Amino acid sequence: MRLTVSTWNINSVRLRIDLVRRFLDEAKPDVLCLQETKCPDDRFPLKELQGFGYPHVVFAGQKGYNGVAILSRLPLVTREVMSFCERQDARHISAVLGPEAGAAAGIALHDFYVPAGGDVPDATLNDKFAHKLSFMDELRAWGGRRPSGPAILVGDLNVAPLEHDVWSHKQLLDVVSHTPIETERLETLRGEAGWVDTMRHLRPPPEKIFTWWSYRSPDWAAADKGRRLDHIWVTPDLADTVKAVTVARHTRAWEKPSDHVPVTVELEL
DNA sequence: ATGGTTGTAAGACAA
Repeated sequence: MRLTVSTWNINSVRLRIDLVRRFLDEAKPDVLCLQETKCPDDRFPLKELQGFGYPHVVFAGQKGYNGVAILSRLPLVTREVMSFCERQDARHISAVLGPEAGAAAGIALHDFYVPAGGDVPDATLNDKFAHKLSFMDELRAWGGRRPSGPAILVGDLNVAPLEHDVWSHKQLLDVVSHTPIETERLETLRGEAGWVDTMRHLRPPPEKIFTWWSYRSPDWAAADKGRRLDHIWVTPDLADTVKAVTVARHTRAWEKPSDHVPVTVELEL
């Protein structure tokens, strides 16, 4: 069977619910993981999203900031929310594809929203950067003790790890999201736990791949000053099942877009 | 070096 999983930092699920519908209608993924829903749980548009053909939904939100959700055509079991850095931030949610999901049954889905880290890349001067590094340290520790079994980790990791993940490696070396301390930390925690970076597995450097373009760039498409902040990783047992990875760049040109675009992986199980 | 835009939610704050 074919399993498709998408990830998208939606930057407010209520404001952009029509864009969610539009993307689901055209891409038809089996699973869509959202970040930055910016929505407390009692205001989450559950019924509306289920009406788009995704009856199985888990979500964890808070007022104003953060927030994650997983929408699925296939049954989900074992909803879990992990907390990081002793905060109540809604930055992770996970679920497992249920027994009815055929060859995909038992695959764990982990949806992450790593802290952006503020503007100053110095943990002694900037609490938000310190928080980001601590979050990655806890992610590393979790990766080392995670139960074995097939899993897909997606989300806005807010780090562009490789040189060709940004429009200018040299000009971004001191910019939060591409500093060596972040890129090395992300690559280390990924490698230690054995996660396979599916986008680079199929599309290795030197191809440039971006998933985010700042709102502050007046002509984002022409300038193309993007970064690859959104990721889909799989456990090694799934690496050979990865058949395609798609970046829905065109959605950045939609009216009132998110600053991130969806990324989709296709697995042949 | 600075400022550029957006969302939440009602003035900052986060990104």
